[in-house]
Amino acid sequence: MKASRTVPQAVLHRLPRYYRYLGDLLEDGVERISSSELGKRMNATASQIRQDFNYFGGFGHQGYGYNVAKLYREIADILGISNPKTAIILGMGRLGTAIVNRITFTKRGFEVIGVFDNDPALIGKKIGTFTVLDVAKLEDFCKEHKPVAAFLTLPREAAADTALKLEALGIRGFWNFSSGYIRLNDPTIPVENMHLGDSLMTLSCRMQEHDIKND
Amino acid sequence: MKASRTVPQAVLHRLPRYYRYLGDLLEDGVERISSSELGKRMNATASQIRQDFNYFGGFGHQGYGYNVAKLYREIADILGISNPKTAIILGMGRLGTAIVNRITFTKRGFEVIGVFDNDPALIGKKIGTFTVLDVAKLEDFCKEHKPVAAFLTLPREAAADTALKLEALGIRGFWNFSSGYIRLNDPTIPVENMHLGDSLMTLSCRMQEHDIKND
DNA sequence: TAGATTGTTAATCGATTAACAATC
DNA sequence: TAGATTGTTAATCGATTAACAATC
Repeated sequence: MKASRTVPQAVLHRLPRYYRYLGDLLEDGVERISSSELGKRMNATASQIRQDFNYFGGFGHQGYGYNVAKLYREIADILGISNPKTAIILGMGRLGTAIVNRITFTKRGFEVIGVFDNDPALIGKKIGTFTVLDVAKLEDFCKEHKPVAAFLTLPREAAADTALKLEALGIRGFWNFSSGYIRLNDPTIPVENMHLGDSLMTLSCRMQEHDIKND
Repeated sequence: MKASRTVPQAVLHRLPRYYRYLGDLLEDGVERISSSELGKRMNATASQIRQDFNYFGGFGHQGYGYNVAKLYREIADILGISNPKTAIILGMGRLGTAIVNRITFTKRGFEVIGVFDNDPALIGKKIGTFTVLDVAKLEDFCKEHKPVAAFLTLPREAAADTALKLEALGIRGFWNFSSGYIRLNDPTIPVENMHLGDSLMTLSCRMQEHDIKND
């Protein structure tokens, strides 16, 4: 199925969630599921689920529902899980380390092939299965191994410059944890932001709306 | 201004970003800014910015623009920055530690008053300015100090149960880093999710749409 | 005053939900 | 076949953009 190109933003952001739920169902040995049943579990309307699943080519059967395994594979394909993209991590401080220890990259569509830092205390250190490389060797590394994605777990000041440098070195996708916004020369290059501070402020705002106060 | 109640979802999620940009302008000594100028910098339409700023009560002046300092304070109020909410952190592994070291909670509307873990190797350890407490003491702690928010940096399995327990103990806002989705008894309690895995899959999908492949 | 820029209404666009005929 | 459930079209809802009169 090549319909992925037409998947609208709103649907795209629901895909990982569908993927997770279907994975759970699969583990539980569920073979088929209807849009209404899945909707109940996921807190969504059956209509939306059918609409969404149709953007990538109607895999249901009338009177039956959806085959969980088939749908799961289908979404995995659209997400690009089985097509791992080479990635490097910039910044192996506590956050970079936490991420390496927490996430199975291959289950999310990536293969990490190098991790970098500029801190002499970290360079050469073993973190998980990776040895921290000197950021001075970044250029040579990129020329040799041609990674396509970069995960930025560095401080705000460093992130913007590093991103531009990486763009020049051929990086075509960014996962950004720094609080700054990244502006590249090519605005079509995808940048996924994990803005911790923004998320926390959103929570603060929502709690305030609910008139939640300390005693 | 009490208009915050009417701010729609879409606007709410843009507020932290406005806040950051205005903070930068303030630091640069910019006194006033027009919606078109801000739009140019933030990659948004002037129309949207005016529309957004109006949801919380029109602070601009015709022919002049917006006073940066005034607007900044206004947004801070809506976000609840100056009204710190007491919070506890559950899970002081690498991720919890990274967050404590990275985020200035008071600048984001929270005051962390306790951090917990169940790992004997961590309990009693000093992390930043906090001493890790035994999760066995959670109940007593909550009864005594009545925190209103909880940050969940624990593994998936533990998160759902812990959240329910915390809801019963009076927690009224969750910042969730675990990959699972949290279902509370009261569905109006705000839960802000930081789903690292989902974000990474979204990046994978977007890169795939751009036909980005490894060489 | 004239120019600039807001506040606000109307038009457009996109996303969600409802409805129901098609069909397994 | 009858019942269930999809695929798909139409209706609704919300969010974005355009336009322009109000006014500093």
